[in-house]
Amino acid sequence: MIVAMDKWTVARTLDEIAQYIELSDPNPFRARAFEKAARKVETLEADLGDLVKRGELSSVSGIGKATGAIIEEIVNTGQSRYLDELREQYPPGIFDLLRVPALGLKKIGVLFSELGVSDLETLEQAAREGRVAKLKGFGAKTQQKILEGIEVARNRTSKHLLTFGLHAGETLREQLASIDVIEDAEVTGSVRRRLEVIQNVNIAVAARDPKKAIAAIKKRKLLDAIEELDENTLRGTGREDVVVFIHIVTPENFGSCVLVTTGSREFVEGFLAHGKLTKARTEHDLFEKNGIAFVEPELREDAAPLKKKKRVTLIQPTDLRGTFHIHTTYSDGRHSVLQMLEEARERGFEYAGLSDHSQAAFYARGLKPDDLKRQHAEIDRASEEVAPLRVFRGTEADILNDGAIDYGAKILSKFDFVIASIHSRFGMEKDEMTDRILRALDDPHVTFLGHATGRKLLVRDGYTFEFDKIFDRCAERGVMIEINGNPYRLDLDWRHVRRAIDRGVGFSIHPDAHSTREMSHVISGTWVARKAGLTAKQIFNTKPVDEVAEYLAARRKRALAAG
DNA sequence: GCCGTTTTCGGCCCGACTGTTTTCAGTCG
Repeated sequence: MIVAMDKWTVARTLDEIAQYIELSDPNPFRARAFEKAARKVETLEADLGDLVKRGELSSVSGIGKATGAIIEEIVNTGQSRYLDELREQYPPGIFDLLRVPALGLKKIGVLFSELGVSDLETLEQAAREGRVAKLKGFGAKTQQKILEGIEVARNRTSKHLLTFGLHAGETLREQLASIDVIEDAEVTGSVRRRLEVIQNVNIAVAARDPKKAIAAIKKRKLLDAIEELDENTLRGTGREDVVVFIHIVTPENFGSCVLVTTGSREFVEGFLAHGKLTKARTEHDLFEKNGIAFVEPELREDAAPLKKKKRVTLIQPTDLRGTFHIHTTYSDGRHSVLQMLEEARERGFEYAGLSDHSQAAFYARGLKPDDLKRQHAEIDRASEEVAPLRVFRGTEADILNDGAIDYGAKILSKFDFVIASIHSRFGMEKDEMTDRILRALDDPHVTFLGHATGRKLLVRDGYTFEFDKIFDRCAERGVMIEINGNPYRLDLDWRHVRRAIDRGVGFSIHPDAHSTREMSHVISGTWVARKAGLTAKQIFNTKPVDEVAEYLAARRKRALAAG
């Protein structure tokens, strides 16, 4: 029987092979060839199974004899013997070492073959004994960096991205809710508060007989290493070793349980200063009985919101009428102009702004002026097909090292909007970086400041600059800051969004989508906006299409007049 | 490993930075 392997699985397999090759093969282009084939497979318009059946795989540019044979095998059998062989040659957790900053696949390959390093523990031992510094291409400084990096990696492995916690929590919640002795279940804790990085997952469960519920949960084996902490609490570990707490109470105590396990501690203490944990089936009932206006979970990092007399209506994903910052195959996106626009239309958007990388972003295949002409023609054609969706032509232009915007005024004036982003020289000194961004904000073509700090959660901190100076200049120049909804970025941080709003800065929620699937990052973007306490009115892309078009046109006119 | 042709080999998006080196390799974006 033919196993219908989807192209994503095939691409993942090719990527994994590429990683193994890079560990051992001195020729970097061999690994790259596999990566290239993976990207090709992903963006294939034709059905992969059909191509294999008709023997037309090798007609695809980038797929040759070797990669073609592997793809064919995966499509037909669901696996690759070549990958299996590679896996056998290395310890299973070898790629976990990539979490150590300064370690790439080349160094990991050497550490493994020369010292037998297979995980963080063996790496630490080798470094402490000074064996790493003696390796060719390594030295005392690298060894020290590795030791520091191990700590960073350890710290990161105990933490998880919110998107992971949310998915893990919701999956578990559904499984728990389907158990017959369980009446209700809700994900609480820092996941419910939508904190960007979480340490554990909490779930509140309501059951008439908690003892029976605990027995049923244990029997289902939904978690590993499950243990009873007390008569109401289970602890276990889920995927990727995430620690999960399940709190089981009777239905009349469910409201209190949800409130207390959602936290934060400061908020709960503040609540108890004003009210009591009376019997209540829902959290809303509990607030009502205490005469306290409901506080959205996202706002519960401290007790301050308890003082509000009325519940605040925060922005919701459905408030968004369109978005900007969408990449296509013209730069480093995986889907075509038309595919991305169709996705926007299917999401019910009234408008979508395309913005591929500018020429300075080599590594992301940034567009040269000639490519822009081709792309603009293609956008025009695609726009007709996706009507009534309104399409805006933009760019994600690099902020160059001196703060100038890539392309220059003549080309920038051709776009409906410009997202200015930093993609190079992250390590600049604070003052220099501040000046660099300030100068960028002075360019009248700039509409949005993209991923303002450049952070990648659990991977790297953002670059440093003087926030207030940047916020004030944004407000002064009318440059909006994007809330980048990529779950790895969530940049600008919600704490800073609050600060910037107070200084009069405008915000817009963008997916930074590199595929149709990533258009959903607008939803993670609303996590940040909600956590910052924003209402729909405070976000640019909740405005109707006419208003947005008018604003962009007026801004463009001003830029033209400015020169 | 793949491609293309000036067709069976040579090149394969680039640049800053760092640490290892004395001319370059690995990492990161």
